[in-house]
Amino acid sequence: MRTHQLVLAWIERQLSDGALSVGGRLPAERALAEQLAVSRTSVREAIRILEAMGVVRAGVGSGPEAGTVVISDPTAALGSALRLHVATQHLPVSDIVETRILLETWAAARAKPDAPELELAATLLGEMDAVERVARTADDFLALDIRFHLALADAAGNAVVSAMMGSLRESIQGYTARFTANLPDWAATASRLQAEHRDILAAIRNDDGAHAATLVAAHIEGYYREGGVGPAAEE
Amino acid sequence: MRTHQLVLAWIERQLSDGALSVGGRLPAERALAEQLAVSRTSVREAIRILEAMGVVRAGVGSGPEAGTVVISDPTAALGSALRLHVATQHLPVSDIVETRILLETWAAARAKPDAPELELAATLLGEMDAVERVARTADDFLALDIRFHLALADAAGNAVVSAMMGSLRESIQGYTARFTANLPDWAATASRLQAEHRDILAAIRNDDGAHAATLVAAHIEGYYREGGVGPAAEE
DNA sequence: TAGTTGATGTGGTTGGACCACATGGTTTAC
DNA sequence: GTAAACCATGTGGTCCAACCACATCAACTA
Repeated sequence: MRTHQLVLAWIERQLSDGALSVGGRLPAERALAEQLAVSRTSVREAIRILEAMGVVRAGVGSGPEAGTVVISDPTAALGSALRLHVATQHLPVSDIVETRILLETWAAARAKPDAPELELAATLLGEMDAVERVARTADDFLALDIRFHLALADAAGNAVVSAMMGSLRESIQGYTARFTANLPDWAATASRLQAEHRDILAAIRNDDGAHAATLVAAHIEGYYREGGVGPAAEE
Repeated sequence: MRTHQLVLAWIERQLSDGALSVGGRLPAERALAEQLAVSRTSVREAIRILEAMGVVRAGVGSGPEAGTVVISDPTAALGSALRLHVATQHLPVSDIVETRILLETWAAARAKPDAPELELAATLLGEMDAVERVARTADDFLALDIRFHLALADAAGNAVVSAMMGSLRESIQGYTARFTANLPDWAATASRLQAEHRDILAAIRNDDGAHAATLVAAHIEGYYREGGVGPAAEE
């Protein structure tokens, strides 16, 4: 077994045992290296991997922001992994869109009408209206749009689905932004999207999960079809 | 931006541009370091991350197995990421099981009756029977069981769903094996599972996706409930 | 008292050295 | 001539020692 994997195993063990939990700090790199009788290089390689996995955050200097602390950001790991594999052309964008529809449809059907995340979703709806009125820039709108959809996914109360939703969205964000910039009439598209958003949120609040799911599927499919991407497109 | 991220960006760019694709080789670490005007350490940190993401494989020595070559194993990345986050206690096992049911149900409903992956699934069924007759060891059976379910997922023809299925299964494999070992009557459980497997495969081959989906959901839920884990359990 | 300064400890980066390993060409023994 | 032994080469794997940038906090100074 390679040395950095030994370090990884040690840290994972600490996490499983509860000796290390979210918010906790790893020993300093030099100290950990000495403790495990390995070089600092190997410790750093392990930490690099954990950082890429969204398990720790490393900060220089002193104080609360410094040191290597345990966090939990599964979305980061899944997102960059998916993005890289999309880059290798081995994960078709159409499959990602299809999966997104699957997960988000399920989330919409499952979300409870009184889920607190729906408040955030409603707020984001209002902000998107404001952005539309004032600036009419697609970028700002899309940033809010992403958060809206993530809020809906969160409302289903499944951390794995939430993380996957976020990562799917992140992995094709560049793709989405590119074709959005080329839409002929962004203002019209935006107002249509907003109307659909409102309908989805209303359906969930009416406890009509089946209807909400249908609306979500149509919403996402329609958007990507407009941009020429989708389950039907051949990448 | 940290140095290793620069290297990561360069490699990702090469992948996106097609200058590097699956099966291709990265320049040697020392050469790449010189080319990008960074230290070999930074190059290695980047490669470590890519390796953890299932994007490259590093091998020592000379010949075909040596050097750093581009592969594509999304399951590896998602799997270890999920496993680590389960270790941090921030991803409940019940959420993973629930997500697995969601994905596998969808795959069963979508799989085409003539999908080639179903042949593999049928073969695995036979092997599980053989294992049951001869050895009656749960470990061997479970290994085949995993491959059977993955084959079903692959039959749906969505690479993202396949990768996620594999990673979900991998991330809780330890969990599953642990409670399986404690089942009171493994032989009875195994033969029940086999009967259910057969029904699922038959439903798919009859093009009855809806029925197949129902059977899959019951199959998975039943198994984990027997072990005390599931969407209903509080972890 | 208020401001400056320096000591301390953190991760970030570098260059160099050596190891284990696998291949392939060269030399040697028969 | 053939087969075995050998060594040169190039790969990733590991370690070490040093230095940097940064953030904090205590000590010192005006």
